Amino acid sequence: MLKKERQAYILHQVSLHNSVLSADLSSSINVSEDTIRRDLNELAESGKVIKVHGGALSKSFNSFYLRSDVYNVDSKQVIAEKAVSLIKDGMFVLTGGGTTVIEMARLLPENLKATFFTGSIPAAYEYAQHPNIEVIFIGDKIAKKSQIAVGGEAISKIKHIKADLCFLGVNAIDLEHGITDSDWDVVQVKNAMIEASSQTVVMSISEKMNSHHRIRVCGLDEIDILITELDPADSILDPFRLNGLTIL
Amino acid sequence: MLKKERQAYILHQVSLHNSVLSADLSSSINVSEDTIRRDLNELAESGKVIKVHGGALSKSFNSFYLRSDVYNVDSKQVIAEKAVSLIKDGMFVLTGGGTTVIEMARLLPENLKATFFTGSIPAAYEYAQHPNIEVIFIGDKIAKKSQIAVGGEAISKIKHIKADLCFLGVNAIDLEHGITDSDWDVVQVKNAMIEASSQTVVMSISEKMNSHHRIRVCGLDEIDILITELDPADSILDPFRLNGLTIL
DNA sequence: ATTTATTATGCAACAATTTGCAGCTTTTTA
DNA sequence: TAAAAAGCTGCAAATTGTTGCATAATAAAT
Repeated sequence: MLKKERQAYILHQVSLHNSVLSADLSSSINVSEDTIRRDLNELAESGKVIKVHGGALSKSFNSFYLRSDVYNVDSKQVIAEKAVSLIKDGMFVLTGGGTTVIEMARLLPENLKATFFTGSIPAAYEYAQHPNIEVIFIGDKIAKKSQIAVGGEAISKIKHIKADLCFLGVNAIDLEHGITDSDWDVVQVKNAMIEASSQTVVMSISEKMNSHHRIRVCGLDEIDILITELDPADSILDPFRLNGLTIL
Repeated sequence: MLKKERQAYILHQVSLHNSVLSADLSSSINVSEDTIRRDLNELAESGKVIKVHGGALSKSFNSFYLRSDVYNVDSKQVIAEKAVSLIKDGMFVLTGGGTTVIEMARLLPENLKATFFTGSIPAAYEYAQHPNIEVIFIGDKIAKKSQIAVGGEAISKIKHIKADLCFLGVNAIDLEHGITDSDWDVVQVKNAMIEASSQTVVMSISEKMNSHHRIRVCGLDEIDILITELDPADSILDPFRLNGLTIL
């Protein structure tokens, strides 16, 4: 294998996974780690990757959501981990596009083989980095604020899907109003997604619980699973449990 | 074996395998490595292959993996500036998803009001940042390598559009083969885009001119405008001008 | 057809690049 | 703070490239 080929392979891996480990590269193409390090140094010098201890990171990317800017990342990662455990090989999964969903996308295990439908640009981008996940984008007009496709076209596409799971990050959830949101178009899409899935999983940081917005997405009865960063046994969650929701 | 034959054989091997080792060639046609090296030097000088330590690479090899050639950002910005000048208020614009298109997206003037259709995730993201541009995403299965939607669904959606302009970044263009690419699905989409637009604009850094890939997108006769980073009067562009293309 | 000029090829000596290894330093992690 | 992992440096071996030159092949001219 020529040096250039090797470096091209490395770049490809970086762009695919957003990051690489020297050790992995070394074993997957059978050259010493020294060589990999030297390659990474060259690629870093010419500005194609960012070198870090143990490997390298993709440069161009992460422009969508800089992780550090995301509000409450830690909580969202806890939620994302719980969410990921629900996804099994071969499933059809429908997801919205909040930051919690993005965190989930990043935590999907490498070997998971599943099909993801989404109308969210950042979510689709994350899914597309994954080696074994098939991504179907539900197109339509892009709502700027939320970066997701909204409109009749998207909704009618969603209605033709029959998914196993639907993951929604929500902005407000309480006992009285159920799930509520503030953007009419987005609500229509979320609604269609819930209807198109056998099971609906709602992800919310506890801060957003027991608050409500103006437009109703659905009642609690249409939700199957609620994920928060809290311990499932936390007493704040009791009322939801009593309403028949599974708490993770 | 004549020199010309030998070089033709080398070119064939390169286009077949994307790369060759001097040592392999030397043993398979029984000439000294010196001769092979001299041949490779000539082929490299005339721009037919890229010579590297130990052998040579196909020109198309580059665009295969090295998606983020930071080297050419300058060229691409020159191209993007020229491209932007073609877009007027109220237009319907259809675009692909190469890095040149992304550069163009970033250079769109703030006050431009237009509607952009695309199947490319990064391009859609850039358009969505713009205050006055309406973005319609053409959804379907996302091809991982190129991050664009491909498939029958996307193509049939494109066929329902009647756009004023279509911008395509291309990986290879030459007089003999027209525009060529290496991914079947992507070619289908590009094809549909060309048909759906009144005018087609092709953007290519000069490096990619006079090289070709395996699959044909369209002939030069289906293109209206060619944009490169070169001066429009550059003699390299003469043959294209003679084929009826407008050069910017 | 023979000579001459030009080009192509192979060889050998030397230069440069690439790569893996060993020893040591730095960074990370528990 | 100590062990483990990763990085750096210098070095040696192997591979690849370069250059000058002799020889062979080809084309051109007489």
